[in-house]
Amino acid sequence: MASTLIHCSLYNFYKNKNASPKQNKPPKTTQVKPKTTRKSPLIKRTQPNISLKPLVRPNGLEITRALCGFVESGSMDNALNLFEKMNHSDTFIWNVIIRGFTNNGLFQEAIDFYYRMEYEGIRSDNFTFPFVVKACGGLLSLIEGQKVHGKLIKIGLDLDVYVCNFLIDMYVKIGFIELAEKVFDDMPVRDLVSWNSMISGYQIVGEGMSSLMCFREMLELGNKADRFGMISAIGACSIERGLRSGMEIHCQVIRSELEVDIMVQTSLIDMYSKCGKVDYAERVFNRISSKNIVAWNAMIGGYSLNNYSFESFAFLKRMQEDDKVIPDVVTVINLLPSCSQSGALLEGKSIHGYAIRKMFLPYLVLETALVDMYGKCRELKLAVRVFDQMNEKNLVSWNNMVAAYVQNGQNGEALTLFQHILNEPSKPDAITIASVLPAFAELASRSEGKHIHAYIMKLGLGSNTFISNAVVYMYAKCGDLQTSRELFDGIMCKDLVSWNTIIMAYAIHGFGRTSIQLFSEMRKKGFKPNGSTFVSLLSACSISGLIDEGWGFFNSMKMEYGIDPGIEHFGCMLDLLGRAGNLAAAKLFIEEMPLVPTARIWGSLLAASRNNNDIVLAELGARHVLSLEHDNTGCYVLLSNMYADAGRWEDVDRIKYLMKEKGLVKTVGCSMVDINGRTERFINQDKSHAQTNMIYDVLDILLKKIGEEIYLHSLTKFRPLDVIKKRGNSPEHHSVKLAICFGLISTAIGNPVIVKKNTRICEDCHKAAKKISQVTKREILVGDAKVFHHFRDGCCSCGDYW
DNA sequence: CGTTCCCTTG
Repeated sequence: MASTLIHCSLYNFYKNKNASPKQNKPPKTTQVKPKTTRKSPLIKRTQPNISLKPLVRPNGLEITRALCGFVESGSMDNALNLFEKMNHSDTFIWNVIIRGFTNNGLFQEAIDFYYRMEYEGIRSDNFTFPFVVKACGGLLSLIEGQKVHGKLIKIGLDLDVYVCNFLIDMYVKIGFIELAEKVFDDMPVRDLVSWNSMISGYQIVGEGMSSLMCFREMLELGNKADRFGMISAIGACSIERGLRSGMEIHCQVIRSELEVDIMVQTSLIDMYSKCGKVDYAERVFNRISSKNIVAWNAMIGGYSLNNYSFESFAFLKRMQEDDKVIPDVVTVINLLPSCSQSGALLEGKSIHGYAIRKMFLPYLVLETALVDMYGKCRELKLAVRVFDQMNEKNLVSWNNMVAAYVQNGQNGEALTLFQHILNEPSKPDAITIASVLPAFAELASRSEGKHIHAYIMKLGLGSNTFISNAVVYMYAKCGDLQTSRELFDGIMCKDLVSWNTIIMAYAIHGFGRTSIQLFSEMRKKGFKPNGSTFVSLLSACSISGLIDEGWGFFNSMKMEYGIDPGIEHFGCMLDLLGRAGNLAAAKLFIEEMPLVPTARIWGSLLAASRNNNDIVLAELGARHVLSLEHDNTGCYVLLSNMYADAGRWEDVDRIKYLMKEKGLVKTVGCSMVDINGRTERFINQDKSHAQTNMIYDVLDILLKKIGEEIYLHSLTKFRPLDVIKKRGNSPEHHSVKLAICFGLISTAIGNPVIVKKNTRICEDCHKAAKKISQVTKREILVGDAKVFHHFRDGCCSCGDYW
């Protein structure tokens, strides 16, 4: 009893915060007036009860009315005071109090009160239970719910239509749709609310199909849908992106003369925008006579979702100026995708600022949307800051953070965060996996890749095309092109991305001809290539040196397929020009490009200059890269290596100094090789391995055999060998060589040695690997950041250009 | 006695 009162005095506190403590509700705006603030005509809500102190006579009509007034106005402490003082042997009074608790979000109190009622021997009736059941739903407590449900069965109220409607609602809220279904199925009589509850129940848990089927069944049984049913069914169409069903229901709405209902109109706006029909949404919107913030938000969100960022901002302005409507949390949330899509960081930040000023934060959904926005606007630091400051996170928040890391090239961080998710109570879902797989592709060894693949199968996501595509790419990036191909062949519903992926898989392994074959196979199957298809195809041509084919495809993009080449395609063509050794043409190509060159474009010129030993052009490329990406470590390293090759040691030191000044640290080169299912990682000069001695002995023998003087030639041009060795980073013990040696001695003859490396393979390791493949008669694969080098009989698949 | 519109991720 005492605890109840304490809870009650807390009530006003919660109410002022406008959110119950456990649920993460959006902060309310001024627009919506909660039902509970309606004042009782009899008694002012804040005034303590004075007039009814000495209570001797049985409950009069006014006392009961007063009690109801308190309950209705949300003054539960006043109601309780009155309750304790009056004669409360009547079931009705108890029902009023329980209803009061439940409707004011005090679920535990409602349940406690029900048990007190039982304890005091007051008979409960069919009006008691609906609110007890609702309280169980509010608590999200299956145990409490089933306890009450059991009681209902015992006293034979479990088939009461009202009670059942509440039971359905409760099970849906707790997330057990099958239990709701069972209640519904067992009902001897159903009313419209029963149907509506089930239709909305399916919609709430995301089963749009079931929702629509239920809706249809209801109509077939001769029931007429009301606004509630319509709204839920329209929502189900949004989930399923079912435009046809949506339009069908729209017709029913018109026939039922419900099209003037603003909530129905709003859900139609939402449905049409989710189905990609913004113009239809606009038409519905324009017919609304007096628009509220929800309708405005739906329209702004619709524009945002369909990539009309300009229109969504224009509508924001119109909403404020024409309708004097003040943006709320949902407005803010709906605007954020517009910022991400157009890369409008400044707008994103000012929206964030607005949200702070309006005290919308902390709020889970908004924070999660901010993480996404900052991630996509390439402001990883701000994404991390928002994420770290969240006091509550859900799976979507985690997923967004993983994606933000991946989108900003922080694959290691993404994998670390993924490990954290595995320790969370919420299991990763398809989106987590889809987000993290690119990080695995970059950083994982083949056996680690197999591990995550097994986990995906365990989660039951094996037939998800989106994920399968990412797995296909991951195997290719882990050096296992065969498994990659087998998985591709096994995808039941291949989409365009599947084809783009397998074309790219063969491309990075240097099988450009196969990529081209796959492209024509894809077209035979009736797929229309998109921009990404051409990225795969042009990469294939440039990596395999298929110059003429490359130009042919590049020209066909616009002519045959009507695709305007994007910056990424110009990048591929630049690689192709570099590959052909035509640096002058490459430079001209950049100058005459119709698009503004990005860091990737200049990086391509830099790589071409490196491969053609043109320091002047390399410096030009590097200057541009660094003006766009001042922290591009790879750029510094590449330039420094070129100076070293040319013997320009002062320049090497100058770059080293520059990097130190900017606080840039060279990425630690790491090579990995799988031995008996275990991944062994090596860094340069690594001596930490248990079998270090053997590895170094074998390497020594091999180096002698292939002739040190050959592979060290370029370095000893300018410096004596002992000086290089003293510097501590002699290429003879680079990580790639250590990994290759360990692979050679630990795997059976006949099998290829597969090494994966996180940075570009160096000239010396490349030369050595060719020779080693020749003297050992073994096939060696080294995947670096860009391509796989297949070394066999002294040659490399990359044709010595990478 | 009850249910309803806009609110984040690949």
